Amino acid sequence: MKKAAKPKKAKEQIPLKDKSKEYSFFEDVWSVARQVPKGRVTSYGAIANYLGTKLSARMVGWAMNGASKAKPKVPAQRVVNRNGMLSGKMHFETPTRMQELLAKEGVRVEKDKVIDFEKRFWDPLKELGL
DNA sequence: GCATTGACGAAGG
DNA sequence: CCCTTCGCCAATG
Repeated sequence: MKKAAKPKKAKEQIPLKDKSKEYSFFEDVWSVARQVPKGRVTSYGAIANYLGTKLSARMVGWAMNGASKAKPKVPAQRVVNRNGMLSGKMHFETPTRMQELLAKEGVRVEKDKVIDFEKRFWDPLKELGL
């Protein structure tokens, strides 16, 4: 959309050549995502908040984009937006893959939205507590 | 090197 | 309740 000029400032330049060494931020996101209990879901903002970058929930989503190439599989299907909508389903192998995986774990999904999202919600900050 | 986009979120109308 | 705008940071063109 619009947005004015945005000077780029990379705080951490990491060579993407070696896939063995992924971005630490990515690893953190994946790590948290993998800790999400089966049958539960969390949000990008929750993970971002846990990592201390709650204002950058988008970066979490970006990190998930790299989850596809993560070695240990990342249950990205358990990560949805704050509305409980499967916004990232289109990034899976198939648009229906995400919902299928969730349904398989006992998470009811209807119209790309998680039913009883608040109940299914799993906050790393609260659960992992720190 | 600037402009645009994005698997988001909160606030405002 | 729905839609628009702004903010944030990184990646891509």
